[in-house]
Amino acid sequence: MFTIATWNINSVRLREALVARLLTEEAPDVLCLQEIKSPVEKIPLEGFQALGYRHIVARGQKGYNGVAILSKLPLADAGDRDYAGLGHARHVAARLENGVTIHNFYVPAGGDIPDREQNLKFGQKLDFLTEMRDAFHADNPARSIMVGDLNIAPREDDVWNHKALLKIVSHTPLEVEHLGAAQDAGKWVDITRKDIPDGRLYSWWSYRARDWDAADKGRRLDHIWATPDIANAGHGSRILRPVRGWEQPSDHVPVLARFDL
DNA sequence: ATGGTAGTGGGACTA
Repeated sequence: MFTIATWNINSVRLREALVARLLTEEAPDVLCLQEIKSPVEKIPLEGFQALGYRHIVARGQKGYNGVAILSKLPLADAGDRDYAGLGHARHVAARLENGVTIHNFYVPAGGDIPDREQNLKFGQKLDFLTEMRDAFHADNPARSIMVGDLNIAPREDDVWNHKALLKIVSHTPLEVEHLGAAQDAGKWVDITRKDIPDGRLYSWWSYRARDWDAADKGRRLDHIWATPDIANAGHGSRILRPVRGWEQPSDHVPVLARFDL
């Protein structure tokens, strides 16, 4: 049995103490971080190692993006891909000793205008998702878990107001369709929704809201998927809403699952 | 319809 968490940390150096608090309070075996905004050599590893997280596989860059997998269990680096040729650190994979492969993704946010003719970033987001689809189709993943900030809330109950967000990047039908194609290509099962099928679920609340908790205008942008051969081992999914209320928080909160393997 | 906040790095860009 092992537990896995995913969290867009929005600067791992600024929020080193928050990461340490999560590792102390929840002690997931594996923590996948996105938006570390740091080169690999500047990730503050010493404190994490002192808490038992001695294994790391990461890809970083200065100032933007960046993904890291911290683990109490031994990890082998399983490579990365430059989806859509952006040259960004948005994907890394690692393998556990039990043969489970973990993919950690940070899908581009896609800018504000949901039209690739008017907004280059939106086109890049769609291209990134299309290349994810093609890679999953070619690789036919098995015994795999994929987590990350996918920057799309696919279901009506993954957003605070479905109708109001249909033209808002992160919930447009075109993005949902692209994400669904990537999910289908790898036969991925949404573990969070397998465990918690009903009701609204959010993992992100904008910094721009005056009172995020009272307004509760959230979206479920952070996901944990697994291939069908191990999906029924996934249990106990949680989204740690209170973390959004920690001091100087990320705008995302951790999403967790347990795998009885 | 608009603008609201946050991080990096000390601009303007990204989210």
